[in-house]
Amino acid sequence: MTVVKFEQPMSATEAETTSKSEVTRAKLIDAGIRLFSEQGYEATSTRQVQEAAGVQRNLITYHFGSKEAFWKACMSELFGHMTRLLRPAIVQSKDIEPGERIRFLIRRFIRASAEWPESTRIMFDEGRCDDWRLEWLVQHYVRPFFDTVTDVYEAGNLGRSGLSVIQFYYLLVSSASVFAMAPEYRLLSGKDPFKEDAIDEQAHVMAMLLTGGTGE
Amino acid sequence: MTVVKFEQPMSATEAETTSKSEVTRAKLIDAGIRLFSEQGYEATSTRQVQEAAGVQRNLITYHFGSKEAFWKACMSELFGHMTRLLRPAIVQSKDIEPGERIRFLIRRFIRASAEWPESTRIMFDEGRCDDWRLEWLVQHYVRPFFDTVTDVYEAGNLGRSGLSVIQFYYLLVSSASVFAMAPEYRLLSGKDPFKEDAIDEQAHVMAMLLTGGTGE
DNA sequence: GTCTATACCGAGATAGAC
DNA sequence: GTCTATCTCGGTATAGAC
Repeated sequence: MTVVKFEQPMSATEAETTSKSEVTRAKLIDAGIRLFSEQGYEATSTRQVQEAAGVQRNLITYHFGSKEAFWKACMSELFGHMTRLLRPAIVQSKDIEPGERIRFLIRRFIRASAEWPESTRIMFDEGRCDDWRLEWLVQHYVRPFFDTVTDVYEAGNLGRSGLSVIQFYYLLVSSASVFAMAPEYRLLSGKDPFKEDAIDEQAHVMAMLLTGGTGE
Repeated sequence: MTVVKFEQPMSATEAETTSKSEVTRAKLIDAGIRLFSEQGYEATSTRQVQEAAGVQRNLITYHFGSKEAFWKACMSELFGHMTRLLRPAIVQSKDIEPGERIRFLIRRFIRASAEWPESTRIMFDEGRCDDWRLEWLVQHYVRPFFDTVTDVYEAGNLGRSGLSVIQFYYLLVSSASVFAMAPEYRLLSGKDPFKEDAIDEQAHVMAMLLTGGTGE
């Protein structure tokens, strides 16, 4: 019965990959990333994810085995997006003058955090409680990222800025709170933190603040 | 049967108030503040709160009527603590030179956030999703606090710092992420963010950064 | 392979026993 | 007033129908 496959039109993004199963997995993961990051793990039910993804019930168990395994798949996908945005910037900027390079990378991180506010939401959510999810995130994503930040911090000779590396790291990450807490931000300011110029302003201000420089 | 009251020793803090009912309420609210802030609203069950408080089942319904009303009581208590720490500082510092006053108030806010990391955890948690809890928090606490920060920001003539008031506000609040995310912080750095000198360092660094000054 | 039915558990809230 | 039993609902996971 592989004939029905040709009867169902595919979007361009789905064309190359296997059709049926992977499309369902992708729909579930997209919905999972959004709901886990907005509501947290416990508050998000698998039924809710499946309804948001527009798929049948029990397909999470079917494709991923359990809610826990599904969450890990969502996190791998989410932080994979962040890594794909940031790793090339880190590698390709190695030749730039250290002070300017660190401002460049700060701006890149802010823009990546605006593109994936889910990553900051997850960290704000899971960083509070020492459980299996924090352990998993630290091992697979936070620790490697912190080590990278440490490398850049030391290469940029930022010790003289008055910020320790751990202070630098937490200020950088939590400066993305304007994106992570967008609903509150909109209520307070009446503005949209995801507008291009708001993102750019946040990126430049943080690059300036964290290096004691002038932004660009 | 008011005699039993005298057979049960009371702590100094309980002495003045009515004994039985108010003590139970206080125990429940203490546990509720901690669990709501660590796990979020949906992920925290009333049974869990009651067990953590060491009281009988169904006493939350009995004393507060519902989980929702109990949450609001917890939030009023939590942000009441913050207000009692900060309002006197704001009032009494009105005579200080504006630039120095704002650094003083930043340090006070950081120290208050270290004393009540639950407040930052709640904001990180509830700021992500536009529901009845965010609406309630903004109306009762966030909006008044943001207005106060705006007043201080304008009185201190901080517009020249390159930070808009909304950027200033979110950097200030989320600089308490080192306390809110203490479990992750400990895993990453091996240090305790609640040590007195760590709190002081964070307070001075933020006072310096947010005003472009030298910290003190 | 896909979908339905259901088991089993724990949630919040209520009613009734003492 | 205090505690227990229970109701109803919704959660994850499993087994079985097609």
